[in-house]
Amino acid sequence: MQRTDFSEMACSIARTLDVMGEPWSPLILRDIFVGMSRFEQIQADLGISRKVLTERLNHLVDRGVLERRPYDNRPRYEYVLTGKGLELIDVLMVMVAWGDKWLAGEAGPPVLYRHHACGEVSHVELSCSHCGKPMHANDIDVLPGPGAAV
Amino acid sequence: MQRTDFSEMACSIARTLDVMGEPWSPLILRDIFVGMSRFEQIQADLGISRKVLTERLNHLVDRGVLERRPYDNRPRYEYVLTGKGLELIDVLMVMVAWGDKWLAGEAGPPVLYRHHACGEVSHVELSCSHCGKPMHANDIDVLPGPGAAV
DNA sequence: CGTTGGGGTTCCTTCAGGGAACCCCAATTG
DNA sequence: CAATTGGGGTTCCCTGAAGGAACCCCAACG
Repeated sequence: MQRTDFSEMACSIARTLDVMGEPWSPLILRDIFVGMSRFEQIQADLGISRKVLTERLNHLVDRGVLERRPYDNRPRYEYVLTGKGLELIDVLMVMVAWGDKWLAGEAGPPVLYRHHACGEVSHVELSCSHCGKPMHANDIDVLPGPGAAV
Repeated sequence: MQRTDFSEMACSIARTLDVMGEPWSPLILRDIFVGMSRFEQIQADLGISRKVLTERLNHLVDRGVLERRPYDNRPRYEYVLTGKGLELIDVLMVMVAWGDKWLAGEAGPPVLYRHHACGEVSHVELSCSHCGKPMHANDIDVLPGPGAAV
């Protein structure tokens, strides 16, 4: 957790960071998304400290993006994305698109996405939920909303 | 900076986190995007420690997402987004969409986006760069890419 | 020529991350 | 039926990053 609490800020970026902005959290979500749902798997894959992994998983469960679910008669658990958590993967997909473009270098992107709808390997693009046209930073005006701070 | 270095991982999420994953960095980028380009402004707006703000700004400049530019004959500087940095705002826009949906509560979203192309207040949606149809976590297969680790 | 204001730097304290060791419990093994 | 194994943590210590306040430099300005 950041030392400063972002959750009370009147900003959806800050609030989202409160959920998944701590170090490792996005990578934990990535691992779970690609099917590594168990503590030992994630710990081994990331090389994260067990202590921190425990904290992050609990935090993500608390925030409702993961569900802790027993998978055996023995006390064994796996972590699965909730609906809320699955939608959070959108953020990771955009990070992948940016990282692929700007940081992958000669070797090319480490992973590719194949889109079920068209069968092609492609990447994610931002569009307007209203008109469907591209929608990036320079295509918008930012206005105060109903939940703006006084 | 996270204690563990993410920049060498064969993962575009980890690499992107190396650029903007430290605490405060996304909020600094947000402030600069909405026009608060000077040290004192950002520091006052966020309530961030001056030391940390200095570190973050230098890091973002080093990574090529910000440019430090004099704006006066006096030694005064402002920070502006590069092209690379503007594209990184995509990540924030998706975080806003998620935070607005899942965390805004009764009060509603703190800010609204008006899309220039259609003039409507809306939010960002993920689509496939190839076919244009929606593209979310469940709509893709993840495949190893050319830059995958051995 | 003292003050102000932007843009930092220094210093100290506290707390989070890294890493290793340890623990509990259910099932399997000899 | 004791001993072992393995999943899923918890505890401990050490280091380093975040918070916060004080300080600094320099160019105008009054």
